[in-house]
Amino acid sequence: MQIASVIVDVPTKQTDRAFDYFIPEQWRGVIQPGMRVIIPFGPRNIQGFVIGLKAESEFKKLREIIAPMDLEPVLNKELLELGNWLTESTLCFKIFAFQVMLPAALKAKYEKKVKLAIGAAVADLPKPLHAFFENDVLLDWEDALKSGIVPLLQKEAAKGHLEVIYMVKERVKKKQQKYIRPAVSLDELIEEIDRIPAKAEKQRQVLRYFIENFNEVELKKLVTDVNTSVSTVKALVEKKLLKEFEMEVYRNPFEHRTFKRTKPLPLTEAQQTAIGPILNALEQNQHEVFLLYGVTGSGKTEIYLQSIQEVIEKGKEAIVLVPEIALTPQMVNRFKGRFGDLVAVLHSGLSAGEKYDEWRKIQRKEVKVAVGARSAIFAPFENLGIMIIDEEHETSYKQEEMPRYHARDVAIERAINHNCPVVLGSATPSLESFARAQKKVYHLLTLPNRMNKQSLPSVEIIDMREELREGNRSMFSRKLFEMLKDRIEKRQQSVLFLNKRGHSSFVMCRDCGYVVNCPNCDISLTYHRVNEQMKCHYCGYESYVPKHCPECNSEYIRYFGTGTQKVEEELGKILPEARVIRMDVDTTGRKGSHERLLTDFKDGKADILLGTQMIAKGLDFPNITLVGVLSADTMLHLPDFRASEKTFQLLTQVSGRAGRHQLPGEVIIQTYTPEHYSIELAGRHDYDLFYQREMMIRKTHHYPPFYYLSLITVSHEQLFTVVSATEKIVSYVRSHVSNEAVVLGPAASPIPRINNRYRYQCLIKYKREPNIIKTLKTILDQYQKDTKSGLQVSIDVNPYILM
DNA sequence: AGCACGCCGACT
DNA sequence: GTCGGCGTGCTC
Repeated sequence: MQIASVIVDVPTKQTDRAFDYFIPEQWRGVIQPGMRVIIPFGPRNIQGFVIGLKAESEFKKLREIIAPMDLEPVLNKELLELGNWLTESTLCFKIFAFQVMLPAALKAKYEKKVKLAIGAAVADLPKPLHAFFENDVLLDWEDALKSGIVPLLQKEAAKGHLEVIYMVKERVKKKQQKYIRPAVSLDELIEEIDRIPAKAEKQRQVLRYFIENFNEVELKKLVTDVNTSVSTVKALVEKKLLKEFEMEVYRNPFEHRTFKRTKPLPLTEAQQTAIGPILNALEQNQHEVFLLYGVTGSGKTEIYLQSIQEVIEKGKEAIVLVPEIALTPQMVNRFKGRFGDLVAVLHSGLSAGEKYDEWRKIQRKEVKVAVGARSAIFAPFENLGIMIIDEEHETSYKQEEMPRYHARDVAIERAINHNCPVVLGSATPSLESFARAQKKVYHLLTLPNRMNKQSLPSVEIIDMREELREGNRSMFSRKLFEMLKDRIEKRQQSVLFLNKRGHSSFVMCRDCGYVVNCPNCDISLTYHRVNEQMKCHYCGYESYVPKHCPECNSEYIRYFGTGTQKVEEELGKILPEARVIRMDVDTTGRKGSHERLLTDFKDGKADILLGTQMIAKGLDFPNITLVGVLSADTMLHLPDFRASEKTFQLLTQVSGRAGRHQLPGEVIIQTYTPEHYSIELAGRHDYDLFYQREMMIRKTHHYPPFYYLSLITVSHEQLFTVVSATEKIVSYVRSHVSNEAVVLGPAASPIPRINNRYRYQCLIKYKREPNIIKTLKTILDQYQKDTKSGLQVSIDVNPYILM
C-alpha cells in the first residue's frame, strides 16, 4: 500500500480523475484516504485529496507525495463516499465535491517564490538583483512582476543561480496561546520558594499561585491574577521551575455573549402528537423523512430541540440547517441556550478562522450539535442521530454554483447512511415536499395552531388599482397610511416589507393589473429596455410591449420596480414623526449591524422597521402589531414557475411576524392583483387550498413536482456558435430521452449575455429517465473536453433558478 | 488552472 | 538573425 490515488486541486475536465503518487517511506502508514497532501503536479506543487491507497499502479513513473497536510483525515469514509455521490448526482468535478464539504480555511493557497539556488551566492547575481536576495530572502513572484525583473530572474534561473519554488500554504493558522505550568513537583516548588531572593517578592507570589493551584494556566491570566509582568514569569521559566508551552485555542465568536440556559418546555398536545413518530424513529434507528408542517408560531423549534435532546442522550449527533438569512442571534440563542457548549455554529458572519474552529470542534467530537446554513449539512459527524432542515421551502438550500447540490438531498443521502431521521420543517412547505408527504414518501406531521391559542393575524388585501383610480398615486394605500399613524399614536410597532427584486421587470397594466404572459409557458414575459421588447426566458417567445392594455385598453401599461430607499424618503414626507429603521443589503453590510438594527428596533428606538427579504424571517417581537407588504406583486411576475409559490410563502412568512404575543396583529397586503390565488389564499392562511391550485398548474405545465427538470446552459462569444451548439445538444437530448420527456429550446437564457458571451439554454422536463444523468454526462464530456472551441456547457440538475 | 513547447511577425 | 506573441496539450 505505498501508492496513493489523489484528486488534484485543478478543476478541469482533463484533471477530473485520480492521479497516482508514490508514498515515501517516512509517510507510509501515516497517509490515509481523506487526507490532504502536497503533491508535485507538472512544474508546480499543489494540494490534493487522497481518495485511496493501493499496492500497484498502471502508471509506471510515479512521482512522490511531498508531504501530508493533515495529521488525520479531514474527510472520513462516509464523506469521501458522499463526495462521489455529489459528483455523480450534480455532475461536478470531484475536487469541488470535496472542497465544498470543508471549511474555506482548508482550501490551499499557492505562492510562487524565487530563491537563491543551493550552492549559489548573491555575488553570482547581477548587481540589480542583489538587494532582492540578501539574507536568503524568498522573493515573491508577484513582487518580481511589479519590479519588472522577471527576464533577469529567468536568465539567472537558467544559469542555475536561482530556483523557482511553488509553495502550498494553509489559509488559516490554528490560534495558539501561551500557557505556563509547573516544571517540577509540588513538593519541589514548596522547597524552591524559600530559595527565591528576598527582593524577588513577585516571583514568590507567582510560585505561591502555582502551589495553591498546581495546574496549567494561560500566561495572560496568570499575569493579571498575580498582578505581575511577563518578565517575572519568564525569570521563573529560566530557572526551570515553570515551563512555557503553547496550546491551540478556539476563536470564540460568542466571547462577549452569555446564553441564558433554558429547560425543555412542556409540549402542547399537538406538539406531543407530532414529536411521537420522530422519537420513535430515533428509538428504532430508522431512516425516515418527516415533514413537519406547522403554522408560524406553532412551536416547531421546541420539537427540534427536544428531538435533539433525545439524540444527544443516545450519544449521537445532530445537524440543524437554518436559512442563512434567518441565522440570527435569536435563533442561535435558542440552541446555545438549550445545549450550551455542545453547539457549533457555522454561518457566513464568522471569519474564516472562526468557521474553521467551529468545524474543528465538530471534527474533534467536542460538540454534539451543528447549527448552520446550507453547507453545515456536511458537518463531519460520524454518528448522526438526526438532521433537521428548518424553513425547508427556502431556495437558499440549493447552491447555485458547482457543486449545485440541494441540502435536502444531501441530508437524505447522509441519513440513509446513518439510519437516522430527517425532519423538514415549514409553515409553507415546498410543493415538492408536500407532494411527497401526500404520497407517503415523507411522513407528514402537522401543527395546525399557534401556541397559546393566539389566532393568526387578520389580513386585509388592498387593491392598489382602486387606490390609483381614486387619485392616490403614492405607494401607500390610505388604509395602510391610517394604520401606520394609528400604531405610532398607540406606541406600537410596524414592519413594512418591500420586495426589491424589481430589476428584471415585468410589464403590467396599472389600471386592471393585467400582466403580459407567454402564450406557451404561462410565465410572465420579461421586459427588455433594448428595443422595447418582452421575452420569454423559457421558450424564447418574443413580443413588443403593447401600447394599450389588451384587457382594458388603458394606456397606463408599463414596467415595474421600486426600492427601499425610495420608500424611506416617501415615508419621511407623509409621516415625518415616524422613526424608521431601514434594513437591506446597504444598511446591514458591516458585521454585527444586522444584530444592532434589530436590537434597536426591539428596544423601541423606532416605530417602523422597513426592509427586504431579510426581515421576513425569525422576527419575534411582542410589540409588532402591524405588518405591511407594499407590493405583493413584485415577486409574482418574475419569470419563474415557482413565482406563485414564492409569493405565497413570503406573504405567509411576513404575516407571521405580527401579533405573536399578547397584542393581536394585523396585516395589510397591497397588490395590483388581489384576485391572484397566491395572494388571496395567503391572506386567508389557506395553504391546503393553495397547494391544490398550484399543483393543478404545475401538472398542466409539466413542472415539478410532477416532472423533474434539468437545465443545460451553453455559452460562447459568437451568437451563431451558441445557437448551433445548443441545437445540436437539444437534438441529442431528444434522441436520448423517452417521449414522456419534454425538451425545450434552444432559447436565450434570461441573462442572454454575460462577459460578452452569449448564453442559450435547453430545459428538459422528465418523469422517469433512468439514463438522464448518463446522457447529460456524455454531453458534458463532449464539450468540456475540447477547450479550443471556446464553448462552455454547464448543467444544473434540478435547477431552482432557470438562468 | 498554470506552464512549457512551438511556430510565425517586428525589432536590435 | 533573435525576442516574444499566444495557440495547443499535459500534468501521476
